[in-house]
Amino acid sequence: MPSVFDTSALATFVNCKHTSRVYPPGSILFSEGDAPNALHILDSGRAKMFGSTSRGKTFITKIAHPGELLGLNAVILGKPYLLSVEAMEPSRVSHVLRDDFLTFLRKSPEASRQVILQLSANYYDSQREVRTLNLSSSVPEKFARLVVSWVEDSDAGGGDAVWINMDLTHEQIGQMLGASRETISRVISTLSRAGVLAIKGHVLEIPSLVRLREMAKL
Amino acid sequence: MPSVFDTSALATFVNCKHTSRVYPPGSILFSEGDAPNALHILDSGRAKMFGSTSRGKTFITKIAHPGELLGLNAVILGKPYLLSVEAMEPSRVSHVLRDDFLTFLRKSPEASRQVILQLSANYYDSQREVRTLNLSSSVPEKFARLVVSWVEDSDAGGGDAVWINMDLTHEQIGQMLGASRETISRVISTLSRAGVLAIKGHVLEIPSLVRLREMAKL
DNA sequence: ACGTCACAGTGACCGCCGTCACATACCGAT
DNA sequence: ATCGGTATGTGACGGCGGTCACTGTGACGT
Repeated sequence: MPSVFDTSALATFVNCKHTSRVYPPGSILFSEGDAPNALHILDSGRAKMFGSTSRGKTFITKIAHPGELLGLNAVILGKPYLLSVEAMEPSRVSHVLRDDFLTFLRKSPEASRQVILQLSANYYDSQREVRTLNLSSSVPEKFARLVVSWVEDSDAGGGDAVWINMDLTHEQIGQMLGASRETISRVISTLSRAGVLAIKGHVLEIPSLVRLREMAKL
Repeated sequence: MPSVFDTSALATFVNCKHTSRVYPPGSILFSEGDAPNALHILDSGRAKMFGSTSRGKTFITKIAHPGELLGLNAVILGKPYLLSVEAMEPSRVSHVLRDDFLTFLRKSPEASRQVILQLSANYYDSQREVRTLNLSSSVPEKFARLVVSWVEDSDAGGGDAVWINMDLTHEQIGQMLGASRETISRVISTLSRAGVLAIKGHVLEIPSLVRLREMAKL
């Protein structure tokens, strides 16, 4: 599971100062380049974190889950956000003004501890991602690694066969792996034919985790 | 410049508890997968931070400069290092045992503040790197971005023409960009011929930063 | 039932770049 | 000067995957 901020430490603070809002799917919480005026706390729903070029190409770095602090490091550093965040589902988001957050941080050692943990975890994940991106040349390999990470993040039973929910489009997967939509289609076809995968509606069946893992060369 | 930890906050602590050692070039400070028993502080020299596959392929994520805390997030989380670190020059490195560091952190709010800043900066850089890797398909583009980052990190005068020192081999550059040595060679040749670059010994001359930047599509 | 729209599968083509192979060039040690 | 090792330039070739173009399919509204 992606690290989730333990909100208990922030509770009193949040109760005093936060504003809160529900965003419909597809709406943008903030965009890359924006000044980090407030910390965003994702209370419910999932959100897509992505960057894009001037020429429309976009890449998704991660999917944020409830409890995450969005743009934490940008807020701390006072530098512009590097990513845009878009709600994928109706999402409740709390806001804490940057200055309020910083003074709170200074006062609460417990909050500092939590922030350190959250940042470390974020950085750790990010390093893993860089590693994955760099070391796997082929798209099938990257795809396999992505699926493995899904399995690890899910509460799948310990068996060798696993089912997980896949509600991302091929396009989105492509944007996560730096590959085109068509290539993802083909990769899935091939793996399907090879028996490593089976698609049933929105459910992805993996008959053998072992085989998947050896595809991922992990 | 890569963020440098302000060692003043740690000074008293370091003075009591640290051990210190000089590593010759090529020696390994720690390897990916190792348990994070101690925090490493790079006092002098530069170090290569890299990961590698079982099959010998390696990638360099960054070059550490004096003052940096190595493996900070792994130490905090207590998870294995994700990267190996190798001295590129004779390097003096201080060590602080994990437990000592953690208790110190708990006691000193100032140190917490510094660690938060360092982690944020690391994460910020890492995000930028992911962005760069993902958004640029072609190697020339990635290369241009790398050089731009070198220029920004250097103290180059504000002019449009710039000289910087390049003491990495093509092989190493390739490992930073996820490209082969030969490709780097060819890219440099091409850019040279196109007049975007000129190599004189170990000095890289960039006649026009503007042209370089537009190559990088930034 | 039908049109619309987003998503998905598949073929054709071709350019980038990894790989193999070999020719230099450089540099320090003897 | 000579030699060995490491770094670099360049050609040939082939494969992966991006792009274009089209078709198939399911969901949803009318």
